[in-house]
Amino acid sequence: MEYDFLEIEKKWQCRWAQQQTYKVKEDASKPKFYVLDMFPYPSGAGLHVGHPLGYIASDIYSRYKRLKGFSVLHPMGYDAFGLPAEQYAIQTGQHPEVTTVNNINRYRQQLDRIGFCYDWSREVRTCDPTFYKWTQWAFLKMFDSWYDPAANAARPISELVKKLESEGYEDVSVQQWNAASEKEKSDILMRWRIAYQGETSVNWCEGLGTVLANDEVKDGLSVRGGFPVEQKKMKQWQLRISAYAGRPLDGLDTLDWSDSLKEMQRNWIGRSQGTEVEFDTVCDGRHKKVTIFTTRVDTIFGVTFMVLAPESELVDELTSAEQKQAVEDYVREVRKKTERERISETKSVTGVFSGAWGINPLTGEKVPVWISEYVLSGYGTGAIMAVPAHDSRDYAFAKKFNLPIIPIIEGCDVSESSFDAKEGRMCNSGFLNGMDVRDAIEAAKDYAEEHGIGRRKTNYRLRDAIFSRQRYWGEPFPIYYKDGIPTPVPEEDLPLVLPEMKSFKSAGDGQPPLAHAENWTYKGYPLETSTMPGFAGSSAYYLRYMDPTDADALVSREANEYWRSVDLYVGGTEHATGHLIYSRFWNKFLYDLGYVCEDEPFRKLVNQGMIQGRSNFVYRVVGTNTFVSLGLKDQYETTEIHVDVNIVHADKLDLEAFRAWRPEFKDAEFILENGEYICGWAIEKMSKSMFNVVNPDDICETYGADTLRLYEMFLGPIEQSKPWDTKGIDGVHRFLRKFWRLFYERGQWCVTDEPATKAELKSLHTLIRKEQQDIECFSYNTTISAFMIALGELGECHKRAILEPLVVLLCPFTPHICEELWEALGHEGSVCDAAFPEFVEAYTVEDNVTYPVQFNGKMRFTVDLPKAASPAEVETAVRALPQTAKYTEGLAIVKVIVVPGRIINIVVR
RNA sequence: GCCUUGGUGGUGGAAUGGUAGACACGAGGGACUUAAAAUCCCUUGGGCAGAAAUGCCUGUAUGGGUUCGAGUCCCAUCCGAGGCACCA
Repeated sequence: MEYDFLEIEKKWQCRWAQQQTYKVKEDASKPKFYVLDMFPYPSGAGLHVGHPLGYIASDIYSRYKRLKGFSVLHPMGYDAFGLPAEQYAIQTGQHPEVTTVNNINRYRQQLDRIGFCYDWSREVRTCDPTFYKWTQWAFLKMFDSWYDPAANAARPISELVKKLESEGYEDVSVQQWNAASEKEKSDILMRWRIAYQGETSVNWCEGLGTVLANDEVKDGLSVRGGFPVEQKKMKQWQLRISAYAGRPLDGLDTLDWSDSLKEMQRNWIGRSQGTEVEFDTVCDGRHKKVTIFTTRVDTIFGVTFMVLAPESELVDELTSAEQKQAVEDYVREVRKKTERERISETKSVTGVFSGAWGINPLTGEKVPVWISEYVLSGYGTGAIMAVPAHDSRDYAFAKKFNLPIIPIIEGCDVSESSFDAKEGRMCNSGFLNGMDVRDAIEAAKDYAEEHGIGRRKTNYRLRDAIFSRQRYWGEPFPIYYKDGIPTPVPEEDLPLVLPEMKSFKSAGDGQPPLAHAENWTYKGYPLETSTMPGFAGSSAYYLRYMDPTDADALVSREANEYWRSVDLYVGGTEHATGHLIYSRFWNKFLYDLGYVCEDEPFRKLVNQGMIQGRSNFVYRVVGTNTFVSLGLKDQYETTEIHVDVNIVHADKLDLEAFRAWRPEFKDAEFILENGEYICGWAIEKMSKSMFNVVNPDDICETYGADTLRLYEMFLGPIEQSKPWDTKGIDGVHRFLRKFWRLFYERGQWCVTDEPATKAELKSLHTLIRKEQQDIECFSYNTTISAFMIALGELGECHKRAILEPLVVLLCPFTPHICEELWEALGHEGSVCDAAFPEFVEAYTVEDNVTYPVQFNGKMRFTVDLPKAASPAEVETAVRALPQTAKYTEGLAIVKVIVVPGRIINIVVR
């Protein structure tokens, strides 16, 4: 039999599906392991070879864990709500559901062809009502909860109501509460609900006709579509994730994630511990207390002015009659600017004097109050004290408007720039004089608190997540408006199914498509017309896989207590500040209310790198239809043209295929070098427009899925981004053929029952150890190298005793060929159910051994000699050393490394 | 500007502080073939010496340092990638 990968792969993929080889159940007799891929958004373009990289890695890990005796949950599904399907629907009139289902089917075909061990009986789709029922359910729970800072956890809103009725809460007294109307009570509770509706400054994207979350905007443009985004005040549904900021931040320490990813989340959450300080202000004779936030109270003696955000409510009160006109003009100008314009003008400094004066609570000095867009209304209190000597932004402002700059650290030079470092000795600072800056920071905080000037305060950069989208293709909110009061649709009436519609366009009036749906009402009351954002459906999908068909709960207690949380999550870094934050928040919320048993959803996270494309170029001589090979192109004036990488092999152009590629190249002429046309190349993003997209289906067709899997892993470390280059694939393909030939010599079965030699066992067990170590740290490329080395060492070994374990070792990587050989070896079941071969150290002991010889604590020499060497020979060797080494004095520990016959190194410690 | 990474042959990449370049691709040479494919063998960082076996020098972005010994650890510089960017 020859290695007919097409036949073999088809056969086993069918058999796996028939026999449900990868179906998994909660099995109390086995330890569990949950391996998860970030589920894909099924786009119309299908998969290219870059997409499955992470899936292959997790598949190998899942299969490995299964061999190791774990019950492995490894599911897959689709993140199916989203903008592209809807945009496409607007253009073509096709219902997004139709295109989504088509795309999903295409994805499924492509995935199946690669031979993944997903338990497809657990598939989820976020756009399926049986799934989004639970997204809506979670929203209702959030609507019905508040964040209790005393418990540092979410609690049912009924507890807050009780508090309000009996003792009041914060600025709401019992009397106020009891006197409030239904509508007023609803408004009061909105201030604390986890899912709440509130007026806020949002990222409005006119091009998409919807608002966007912060992570959906980059450089002032929408991530999807690249339309400009501006700031707008709007009433929107939001999730109070800012209430949780501290917990996800502290929780990071317990997670096995990469440092860079944790750092990204830390920056995104952005904790800063500082002080709120009250400044008295005077404006046209009126006094007003203004609270500012600073992390550097120690610099308070250097305050020379104050700044308010233009959007701050204080602006009106602190504007003098004289400055009124100037201030109004300025605020109007700022408001007109889009986010993008603000960013592009980072270097320009703008502002206006308000006419008010602040009084430094420590010095009693009067400082002017300014208004500038460099202070943000959404952070801190929207007001700051400015210390130009020690803050670069204040410095730029002071220079521009000629405000005084007072240094308060000895010897620092502020003639060119501010001195932001937290080092040096304080001066010009009253009681702080002479202190080290680091000590002064704490001392100043204590002083402010003791003297009632201010209090310690922790602020977070993290904002609440805007949760409504003015779109059609998303989860409807289970909320209706009863006399204008947002009211939840009862749980038993979920799911609230998206209504059928003919047009998905937003009418342009800021009204979402659902506003134009017929009968979009509940019990005669109007329903909420916006829908939930993309991250809603992806925030808890990993929980649903545990128990995907449960009609009574998102996940049953039993299933949740067995699978608990994701042990290994594989996906791209692009979700660092979106999905991975929302999911952690969502999970913590469900944890607080006792619906799940783990506080963190993803224990270990591996970020796979991007697979870049490798583009090829041909060089057309200007004004002709003649193409010149790379090596000769400098002799002509040429234009570089992208050429389809699929008609280029090892950078050599297939001339006939090129002529057939496009009509305009039908009569192309070539100037060759050594009879060949060599193409140029570059590493670029894999995309259709660069003609560098490689389809996994094509690779499976020519080389087989096993080769594809092996090659993707052989390219390099998972975490690294690397270019795809098909030309290297022959190496791993050859390896598989060679492996096959150990079983079938010239097509004849040739496995024997001879006992293995010592050398063969050594090769095998070295490989077992290597694979165990490497898979645990995702170093698959080195494991594959180890396989190649082992095969080289084994030579023409046809012994069952060696080959059988080899099949098991290799099967996580290349399951099809291994199943086939496993069956040929006479086994009934799937190789997936084999046991991972036991590693026996005794087989691998080196012939050379290291003898540490300690003379006396000071220096150590180790002698590495043939294992056969007698103690006397070792001693002779060591005794010979101190005379030759530099360190002959005193007593020593010596390490000598001897490669058979030759001393190569002496170590003295 | 800040944070996080990384810089090793023609290419992808290996190296618990201990023979740098494993493994693979590509390239060159050879064997088997009428021929091709397939397969197998040899060479392959650079330089020098030698008829040859082989030997020597040099080499991991740059410059310093620690160490008997540095691709690996420390300091500075340069370059690339990713993230954040008026967050007080």
